[in-house]
Amino acid sequence: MTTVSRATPPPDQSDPGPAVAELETIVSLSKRRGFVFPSSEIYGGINAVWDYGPLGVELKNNVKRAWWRAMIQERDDIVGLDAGILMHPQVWVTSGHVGSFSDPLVECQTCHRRFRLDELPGAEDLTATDLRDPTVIDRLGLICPIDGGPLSAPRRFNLMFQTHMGPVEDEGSIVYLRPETAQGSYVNFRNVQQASRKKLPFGIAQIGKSFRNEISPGNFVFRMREFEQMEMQYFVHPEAEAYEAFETWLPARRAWYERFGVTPARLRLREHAPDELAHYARKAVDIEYRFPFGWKELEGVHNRGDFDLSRHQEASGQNLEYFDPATNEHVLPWIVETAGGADRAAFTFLIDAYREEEVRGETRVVLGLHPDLAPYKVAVLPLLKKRPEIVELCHRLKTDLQQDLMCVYDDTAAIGKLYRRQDEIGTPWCVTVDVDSLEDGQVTIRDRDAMTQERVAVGRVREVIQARLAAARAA
RNA sequence: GCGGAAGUGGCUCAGUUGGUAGAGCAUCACCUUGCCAAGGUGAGGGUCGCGGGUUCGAGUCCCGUCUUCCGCUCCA
Repeated sequence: MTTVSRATPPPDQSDPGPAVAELETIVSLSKRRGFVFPSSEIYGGINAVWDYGPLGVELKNNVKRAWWRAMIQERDDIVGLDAGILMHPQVWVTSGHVGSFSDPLVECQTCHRRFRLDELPGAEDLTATDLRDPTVIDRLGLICPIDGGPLSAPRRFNLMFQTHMGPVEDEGSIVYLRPETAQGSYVNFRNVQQASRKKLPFGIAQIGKSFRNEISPGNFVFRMREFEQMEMQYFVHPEAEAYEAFETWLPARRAWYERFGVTPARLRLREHAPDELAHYARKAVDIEYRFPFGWKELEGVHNRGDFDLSRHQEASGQNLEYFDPATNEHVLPWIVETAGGADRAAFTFLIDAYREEEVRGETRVVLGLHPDLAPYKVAVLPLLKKRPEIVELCHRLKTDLQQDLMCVYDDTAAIGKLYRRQDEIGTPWCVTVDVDSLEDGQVTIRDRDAMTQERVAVGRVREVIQARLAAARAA
């Protein structure tokens, strides 16, 4: 495989799609309310790394939990896995990540094409030292083979972060921080299949951190150097079953985003052109979201054929075939992959939920987050904090609710302002205790979206909230 | 990586020809009010991204650096 870059057509941006909140609005809200902070900010920040604050970590955990639930809990044919970030270095040689991304590359200054230095005419016999020598271009008088333009000094272009394992830092101790979780599922295919006794077709799902030295990170948490993936590898009989599975998974994944509130019109599919396909892919379709900076990939669904298992089988010398008891045949499964990002998903749910409304001439900021994703499910609020009995009842309520719901108590402002605060962070329900509550034992449950109020007996609040949560989940 | 722009309290910004920093919102306390961002009083919070230089004196000028944004480039 060559590293000379293909001209990957960017997503078609001619259709702007429905407007979405400005990026600055979301960045500002995230910082102010504690969803996302720039990493290491007191030292000036570090590029392309972001930290999740108190509300952000709740949101992201909820996103991951919702995905895990849909992928594993609600299905019989997919099991989970949590492979290590550090893997045997040979994994990345086999996968192609080392071979294609650690080459010395030179770039033509005029046409900007990139070439492997050791493939240029006149440079075939260079030593490893030469390949790192910044003066080698001038010394050998190398020029661009296409248009004869001047070439840049060779640069090592590797998207993988490296570190060393063991006490000695030499060439032999290099290990990589994984650039994707998928390889963990491939190299564990046999272990998982035997331990779980799953029959084809079945899937292995993983959520975990990956690391890429992106050339152009940016756009908030959209492209980070450290990020979290939610990937599922579906192993099927070759070959027809792979195409069938692809057609099932693609709409299923799109529907998942819609189920948790993403505006359908802000989602679309984009199939990769044949010359655009990654080396492993038979077919690839991106689920794109209409971000403030254009249509961008939210998740990819790929038919990887038997590329991964056959490569690992060859390189490891281990038999990775599956024995099908129905047909008494050994087959090398094909893989259909759904590859999404937890950060991108959380960001998408966050920005898509943002809306501003006019209420009595004032602007009301609302995060219309799906209740399953909202950081807090309930806020417990006193109408007056003067009366100690009211505050006491609030705390009793919260103690009851927090057994299985994230909730928060706030009494530092008038009730209208307390509601607005919760609106802005997406809390679906507020429970308000007033003077009457002390007499009739009832409290007010206020709904974020409908702004309706309902009186409920104190003892039934938890079950009512749970019922509403279940209803939202089922919708 | 290249070109352009910008970094001032938590957020959004002002800061005149260089003279040791302000506003609104937010936060906190108290008073008042009591079901959708009411009002009053007060308080905390900034070595103006970082480092160096010019100057009697730098948020203001110069250099470097980091970060962010926009456009290219790149993007398994």
